[in-house]
Amino acid sequence: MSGRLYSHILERLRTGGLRPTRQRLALAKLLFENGNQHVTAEILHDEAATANVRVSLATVYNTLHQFTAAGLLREIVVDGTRSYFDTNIDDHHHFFHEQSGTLSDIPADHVVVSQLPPAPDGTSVSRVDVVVRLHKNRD
Amino acid sequence: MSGRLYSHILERLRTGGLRPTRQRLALAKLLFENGNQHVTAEILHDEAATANVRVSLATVYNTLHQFTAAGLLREIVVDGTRSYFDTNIDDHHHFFHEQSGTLSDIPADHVVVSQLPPAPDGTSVSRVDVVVRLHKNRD
DNA sequence: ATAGCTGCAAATGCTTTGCAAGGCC
DNA sequence: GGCCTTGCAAAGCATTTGCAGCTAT
Repeated sequence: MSGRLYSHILERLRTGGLRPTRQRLALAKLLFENGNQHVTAEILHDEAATANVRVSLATVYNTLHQFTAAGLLREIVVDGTRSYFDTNIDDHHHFFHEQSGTLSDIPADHVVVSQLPPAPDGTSVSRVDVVVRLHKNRD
Repeated sequence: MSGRLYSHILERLRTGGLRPTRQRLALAKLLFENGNQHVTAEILHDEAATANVRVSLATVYNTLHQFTAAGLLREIVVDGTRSYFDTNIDDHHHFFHEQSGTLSDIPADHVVVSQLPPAPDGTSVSRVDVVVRLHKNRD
């Protein structure tokens, strides 16, 4: 199963014109072999360090953007200060936990957006992002 | 009409515990006497300069946040790199024009979000943001 | 008078970039 | 070998902060 993912990644990288370097493979492994997750560059960099993979932060940034361009990741903006990258690229939306600054998925079929007005002339919809912001209850 | 807005602002500032200083009044005037708009700190700073109002960029940032805390503005994040402040604080959503980096409103009754799952235990929904990203048609 | 504001410049935090050294095909 | 990648450090941006001087009440 890990081999399966591995070759899948290899293929995806090739399609995107990206060489399967040690760093990219290691980061892909961290990203895709642990289920869906939402990471920031810094988090991934730390995970790499923990896994004894030496990768510079600049390379983590580059890799995240390259993977996003290759369709392996989806970039999410909720909090002006950092970018999150989601390993789940299917159509879905997010809960944003304001106090912890973390994200979690909301399955697409649990959110229905209707009566959307048509895109203005000359434009088309590239994506619809729904972010449900959550705060802790005061009790 | 401008007087009406002016006293409305004065009252709002007082409620928020904010002194009606020259800078705050001038910025409020720029923000609220020209219809609804979406501004960044830099845009508002430029508008102030054009209107011959001397305000430092730091003060513009402070003021935007204070107005937001006072409920006069709403902060919107769509583009990781900057924050937008919306003079329309009613419930509504946005179009984000990717190539120009600008926002426009979508009336609330034109977007219906349904079947939203309940907020996780111990949390409540503070806001639901819907951003419809638009790109230019290629033809 | 005095608590709160403002402005400047320096600091911060995330992200990008330039360029020499290293690795993949 | 040649071109793509990496890593480091420096640069870049938007935003925040420290602090001395100013202002509304």
